[in-house]
Amino acid sequence: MPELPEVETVRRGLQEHVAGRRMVDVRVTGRRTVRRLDQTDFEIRLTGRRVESFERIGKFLIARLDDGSAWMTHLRMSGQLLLRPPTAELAKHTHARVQFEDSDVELRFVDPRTFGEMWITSSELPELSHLGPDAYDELTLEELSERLSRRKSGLKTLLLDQSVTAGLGNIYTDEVLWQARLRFDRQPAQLRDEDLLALFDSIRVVLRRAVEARGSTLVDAQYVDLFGKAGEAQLYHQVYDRRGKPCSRCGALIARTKVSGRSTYFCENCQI
DNA sequence: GTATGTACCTGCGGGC
DNA sequence: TGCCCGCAGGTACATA
Repeated sequence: MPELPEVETVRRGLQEHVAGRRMVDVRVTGRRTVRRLDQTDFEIRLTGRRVESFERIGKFLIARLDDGSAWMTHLRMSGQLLLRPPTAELAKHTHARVQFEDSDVELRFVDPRTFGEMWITSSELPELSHLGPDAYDELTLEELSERLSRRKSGLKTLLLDQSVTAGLGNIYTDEVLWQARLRFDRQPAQLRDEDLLALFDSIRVVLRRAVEARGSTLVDAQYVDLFGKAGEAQLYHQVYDRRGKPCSRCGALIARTKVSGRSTYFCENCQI
């Protein structure tokens, strides 16, 4: 599932291979891919525009265009962005194609579960105003402390809340909490200063390692990079999808439960 | 303001 | 072998 490290990997690839180019043909075929505005309007507004840069806030991918607008993409559960030669066979569930000037590859949006979406918005990105600081490059210890204070939910629920910090999803939340030795149901009011510092440090460590490893590709292989290559961050996973396997830190077996409807993996012994 | 539950959707795996 | 059902999960929205 694309979370911050996966989206950042895609962003870096787009910035390297596509930024600076003009879009000469935009075609959307997915019924649900563009749902915040008219599909034809979306195609017309993108065609002829030059992408100045690719940015990312949380799990949102932002293409800054030369007319001041922004082309937004969220991959949600199963969305993929792929660069392929225009003549290459279309993968099943290909919902959009974008051809660029002077490029031998086109960008394709593939999304089996169709939760992913694209839209166009103003440069101020009003749809993202509710997001907390980006977990990779904006979050500070003071801001994390402030945004957790007065909240009474468990840490997992709060870390999944994009208004606390943007970018963490189900996989990396579990990994962060394991790294910090904190249980999913600990409440902010119970945290000592050193616990909060451990949590903050763990967010940085886990996300940086995952970005360096170019994201996580799990068994279902929902995520691959722009050229279809798998990431390697799953090699560093300590708890996610490891139910019944020994904790690498203490040897106890990794347990699984449900939190906010999400599968949650943790060590019952060394996460307190 | 905060917390919780649900809908959206398709592919896959387990059970029969 | 084939069918059916439940599960997986990010976000927006409704409800408490």
